Amino acid sequence: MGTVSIKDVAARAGVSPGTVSNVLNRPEKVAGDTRARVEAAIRDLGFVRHGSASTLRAGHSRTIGLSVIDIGNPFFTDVAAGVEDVASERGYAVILGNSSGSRMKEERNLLVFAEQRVRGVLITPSDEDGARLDRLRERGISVVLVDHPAERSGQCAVAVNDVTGGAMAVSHLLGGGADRLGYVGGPAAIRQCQDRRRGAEQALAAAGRDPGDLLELAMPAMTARAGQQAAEKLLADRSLPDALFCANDLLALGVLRGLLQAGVRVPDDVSLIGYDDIDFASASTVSLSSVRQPTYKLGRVATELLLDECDNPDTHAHQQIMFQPDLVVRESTR
Amino acid sequence: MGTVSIKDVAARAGVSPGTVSNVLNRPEKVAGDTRARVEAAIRDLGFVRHGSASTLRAGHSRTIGLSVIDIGNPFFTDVAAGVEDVASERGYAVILGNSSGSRMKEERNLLVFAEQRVRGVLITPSDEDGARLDRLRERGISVVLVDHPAERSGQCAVAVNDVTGGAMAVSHLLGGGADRLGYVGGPAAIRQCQDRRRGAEQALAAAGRDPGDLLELAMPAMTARAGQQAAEKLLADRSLPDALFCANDLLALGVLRGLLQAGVRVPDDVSLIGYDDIDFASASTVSLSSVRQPTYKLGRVATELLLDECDNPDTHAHQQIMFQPDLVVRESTR
DNA sequence: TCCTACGATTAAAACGTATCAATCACAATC
DNA sequence: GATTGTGATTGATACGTTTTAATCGTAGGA
Repeated sequence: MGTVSIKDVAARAGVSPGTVSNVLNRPEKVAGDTRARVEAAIRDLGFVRHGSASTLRAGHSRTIGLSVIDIGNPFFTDVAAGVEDVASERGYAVILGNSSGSRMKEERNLLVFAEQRVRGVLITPSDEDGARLDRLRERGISVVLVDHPAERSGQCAVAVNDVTGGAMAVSHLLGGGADRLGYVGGPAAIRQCQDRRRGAEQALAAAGRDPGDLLELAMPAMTARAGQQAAEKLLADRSLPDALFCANDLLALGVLRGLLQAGVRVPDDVSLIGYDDIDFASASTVSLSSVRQPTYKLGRVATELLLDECDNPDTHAHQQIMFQPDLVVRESTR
Repeated sequence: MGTVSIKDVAARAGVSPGTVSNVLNRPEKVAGDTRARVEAAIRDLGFVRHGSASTLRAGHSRTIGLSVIDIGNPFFTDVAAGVEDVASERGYAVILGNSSGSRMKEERNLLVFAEQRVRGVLITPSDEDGARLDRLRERGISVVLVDHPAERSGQCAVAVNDVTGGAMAVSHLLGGGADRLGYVGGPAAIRQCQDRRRGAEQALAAAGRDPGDLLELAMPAMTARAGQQAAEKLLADRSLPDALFCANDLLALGVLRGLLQAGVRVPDDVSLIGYDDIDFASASTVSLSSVRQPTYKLGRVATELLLDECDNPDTHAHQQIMFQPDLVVRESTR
C-alpha cells in the first residue's frame, strides 16, 4: 500500500538495493539481464523514486528555481517557456516563484528555493540588492540573472540592452515629429525602468534637446490597470504630451485604453510606444509600436548557462550575455 | 562549511536536536527562553531547514503541484495567481507544470510531482483519462480538478459551467440576427471545447434551429496563432459564417486579426465572440465580446479544497463546485 | 593448477530531519 | 518525606536513497 521503495524492487528482482540504484543512475554499470529484471520489477510495482531521499543523500536536487517579477506579464511567461523547455530536456523540474514586484515575496520565494535545496536559481531581481543572491551562492546554489546585467563578474547574466531600447523608442518618436515627450515608468527600484528612461534621455540629448524635458510618471506597478490610471492622471493634469513612451506593453495598453475612452486619438493626438512586443501588442485597438526582445531565447540561454554551471562546475566559465532589442513600428506611432 | 544542520544549531544553543526541531515545528511546546536561544542560534548560523530531509522523515512535503494546459494563456495565469496566493498564505510552495496540451508532457509533470512527493495536485486535465489521477491518489496524493467537473464523487472539483457559457454566447449571437454560425474549437480531447460546443448546439436547438447547422472548425491548439490560421482557412473556404464563436479569447483574438487583415469588417460582416474574458479582450482592435469566468477565484477555491483535504483528511468532505459564467458584450457583436 | 585481473554485485554507512518514549527537574499534594 | 503530577528536554530510531569499499565469480595467463 503505502509507498514502494527501492528495497521492494530489489527483493522482487532478487538483487540488492544498491543494484537498483545503479539501474536508476548508472544503467551502463549493470549487466543486461539484471537490468532488464530490475526494470520489470520497477514497472510491476509502480515504483517511483523518492526525490527527497535522493536529494538528501546526493546533496543536491534536480530542480531549479525561477523567480520572476510578474507572471501575469506575457514577457515573463515567454521567458518561463524557454526555461521550462531547456530544464525538462535536461531532466530538471522548475519551481516557479512570482514576486509580484514585492521584495518580501521575493525573499520568501528565495527561502523556499533554499529549503528545497534547488540546484540553481534563475532570477529577475526586483531590486538591486545583490547580497541576498550572494548568500545563496555561499550555500552552493548557482544563480543566474535573467533580464538583468551582472553587477560584477563572477556570475552569469543574460540581458537585453534596455538603454539602447529606450533610445530606439524615443528617437523613433522624435523622428515622427514629437515635441513634448512623456515617459510612463514603473517602480523606481526596477532596473529595467531606470535603464529605459536613461535611454530615452540619451536620445533626447542626441537630438539636441534637454533630457530634463522628459515628463516622467512613475507608476507603482507595470500592469494594464496601472497604465489606465496613468492615462487618467495625465488627462487630469491637462498636460498631455504629444508622445508617450511606456516602460512596457501592459502599461502602454492600459494607457491606450484610458486615452481612447477619453476621446483622445492615437496616434493623431498622441503617439504611443510600448516595450516587450508581447503578442497582444499587435492585436490592440490601435496596434501598438513596441521594442521587441528575444524573450523565449532569454529563458533558454539563461537556463543553459545555469545548468552548465551546475553540471560542470570546474570547466564552467561565467558569461555575461547582452542581446540587442528591435524596434517594431505599428499604427500607434504613425 | 557546506551546510549547517539542526545539530549545529543545537550545539550552539546548548540543547538537543530534538528541541530545535520542536522550535521549528511546535514552538508552543518549548519554554520561552530556550526558544529564544535556539532562534538566536538559527539566525546567527543562517540555518535553513533541509526540506528534503524533512519530507523524507515526515512522509509528506509542503509543496503542491499545479498542472495547467497553457501557461501562456492569461486564463491560467489568473488561476495560478489564485493558487499561489492561498498556497503561500498556508506555507506551501507551488511546483508549476505546463502540459502545453501534450499528454506526454502532462504525464512527465505528474511523474515529477510524484517524485517530489507533493502533498497534493491541482490539475486541469488535458484529456479525460482519470486513471492516471487515481494512481496518484493511491500514492496518497490528493488531487483536485480545476476547471473540470468531477467524473464521479469521491474527489474535489472546481469548474465553471461551460455548457451554459456556450449557450449564452450563441444565443447572444442569434439574438443579434446571426444566421450562419461557426464554432472555432480546440483539440477534441479538451473537455472545455466539447462542452462549449454542446452549449452552442443547445442554444441553436432552443431557437428552433438544427444543431447540425453549426459549422465547426477544430484547431490543434487554442492560441492566437491557431486563431489566425482558422481565419485564413475560413476565408479560403469561401464559406465564411456571419457569426463566429471561439472556444477561447486567444483563438478569438487570432481570428479577429486574420479577418481584419483580409478586410473583413467586425462586427459588420462577421460577429465574433470569445471565451474567458481575459484582460486583453477589452483592449483589442475591436473590443471583444466574451464569456467571463471567475478565474482567480477558481484557483483560490481549488487550493483551499486541496489543502483542507491534505490538512484535515478525516473531517474533509469532497465537494464539487460549479460556478456560472457571465456574458460580456462589447463591440465585436454589435 | 594457481594467481591475477576484472566486471558485476553487495553490504553498510551516511545524508538531516521528525517523532516518541523515556528521562529529568521541580512543584504540588497528601 | 514520600508520592504524584506536570512541563521541558533528551536520545534513539527510522525515513529511502546514494556511494564506497569490499566481496564474489569467472576468465585468462603463467
